[in-house]
Amino acid sequence: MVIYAGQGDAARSMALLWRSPGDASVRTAPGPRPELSVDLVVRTALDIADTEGMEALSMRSVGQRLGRTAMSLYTYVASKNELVELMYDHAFGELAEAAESDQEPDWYAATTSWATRLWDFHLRHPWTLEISQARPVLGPNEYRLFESLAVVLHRAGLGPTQIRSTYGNLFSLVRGQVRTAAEARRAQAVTGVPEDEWWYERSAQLERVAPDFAERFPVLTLMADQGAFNNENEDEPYLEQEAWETFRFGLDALLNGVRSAIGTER
Amino acid sequence: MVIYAGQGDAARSMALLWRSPGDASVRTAPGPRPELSVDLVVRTALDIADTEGMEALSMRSVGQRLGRTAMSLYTYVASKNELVELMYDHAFGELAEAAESDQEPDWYAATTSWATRLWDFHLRHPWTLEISQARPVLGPNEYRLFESLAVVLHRAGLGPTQIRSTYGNLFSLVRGQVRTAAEARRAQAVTGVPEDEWWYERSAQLERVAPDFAERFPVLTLMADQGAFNNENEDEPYLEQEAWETFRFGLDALLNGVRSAIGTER
DNA sequence: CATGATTCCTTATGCTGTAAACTATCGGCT
DNA sequence: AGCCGATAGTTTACAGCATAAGGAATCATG
Repeated sequence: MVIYAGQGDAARSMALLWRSPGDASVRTAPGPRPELSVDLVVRTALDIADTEGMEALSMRSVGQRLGRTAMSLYTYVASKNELVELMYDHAFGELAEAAESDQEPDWYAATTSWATRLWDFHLRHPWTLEISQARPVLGPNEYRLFESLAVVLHRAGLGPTQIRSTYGNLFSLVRGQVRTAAEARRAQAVTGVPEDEWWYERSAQLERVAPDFAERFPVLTLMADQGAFNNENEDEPYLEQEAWETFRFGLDALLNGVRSAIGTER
Repeated sequence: MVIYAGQGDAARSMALLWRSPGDASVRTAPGPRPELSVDLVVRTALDIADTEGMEALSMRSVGQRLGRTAMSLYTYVASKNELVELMYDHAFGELAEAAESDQEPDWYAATTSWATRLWDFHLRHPWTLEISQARPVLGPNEYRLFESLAVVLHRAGLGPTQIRSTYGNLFSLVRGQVRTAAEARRAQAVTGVPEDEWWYERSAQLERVAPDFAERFPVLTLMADQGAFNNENEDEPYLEQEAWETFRFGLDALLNGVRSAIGTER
């Protein structure tokens, strides 16, 4: 299921996303009083997605954890889509909190740790990688996260469009590589086959099936001979380490480029 | 469904991926001769994914187009997963072709057009964005694409690890933003609501639900006032244009960073 | 000409989100 | 006090998914 924000009743889900914490305090409606709450449903769903993965998240599985049927959840949440939007914003809360309390004065260092927190966040909640960034979930916590970076970049002297672009590209760099890291981690957990074993088996098959590899791909072969695809730290899982290094390289390159763009807009 | 490459019989799918085009020419097996072929099944599936989207791709839908039942496809392909791997590599063929015939001498320009082709490719085949990069599909065409960039960056003087990292980050930048562009395009096609209308409605709702927005998010408000989120070219769909600009900004920043890293490895 | 491999079909299983109709509960009104 | 109607939660049902299992038709080879 691809999640587009706001497929259903937009006004309804926006109100839910932005509702103040003290809402639903006084209740004078007729009918049996609800035994669950939106928050409880969201937190339960979030826990399932975190621990068992997004494909284990179904209305039935959430209901089961709460001792309810799948259909009973629809009194709290209009659709699975809306539930996922609420989960997404809820999860972002912890990240926004941390970003706002960062006091690092240097913009480069501040941005680096901002991006690193985003990396860690996605490793903790890999299901967030499946949520579309087009027509995004317009919840308060992503705005808080955006604002916290915008403050830093604005002080550094970047123009509005540059801030927007930097934000977008930081998201791209993080999400692109962390997806590799997260899926590597998960694939290992699910299949039980460690990374290096998988790669070893694959390269053996590759040799068998493409004996002319070295002639067809001379530069890649050269790179391999020079150790570009070797695991230097034996203790860490290979792909995860490689993804992290790749990300760090890209982050530094991007931020250097951003530095030289300071003052060129407006 | 999340696609991990090589869940099934790895040897089998590798052989299928790397088979030479002239395979299956002579046939002397008993039993009714097959009326379809792996290639035909793959091309049909690819056409469905391109025109109707990945969620319209099912074994039933492919079978229907070919006048067969879903189950009959399993004589050509071991699983839906394997089918998708074959589709992915097949689609990459056109891209590898173009990349190999590019003669641009300047590495910066060559890399820019390499990345631009990757952008256009993903817009033409947005379903490729749903395929995991961890434990990747080890087909010949992605290697061709990698090699074509590696040749350029190797000549430019980058070290092996730098080449690998640059490749990975270019993929991140392209895939991150083009996903926004592709989903914006698709969401508009599916829902019929144009981008600007959607955003307009959303900001109205945002004002209603968060009247204190300007105080909570002063820098974002400032950016909006300075036109950071406005559509400058009225003819182009907004989000698509914004995604493209963001990508170009990130690409230039990254390549500038890469340039200054030349010669620092090995 | 029979054998056995191979293609393709039908049927069935266990998932998914959610529409529809129903029962049980309880606040506010007469 | 007692009823009305809104609300929470249930059961049942539907259309769709990948694919396991088993059977029928086809055809090169012994």
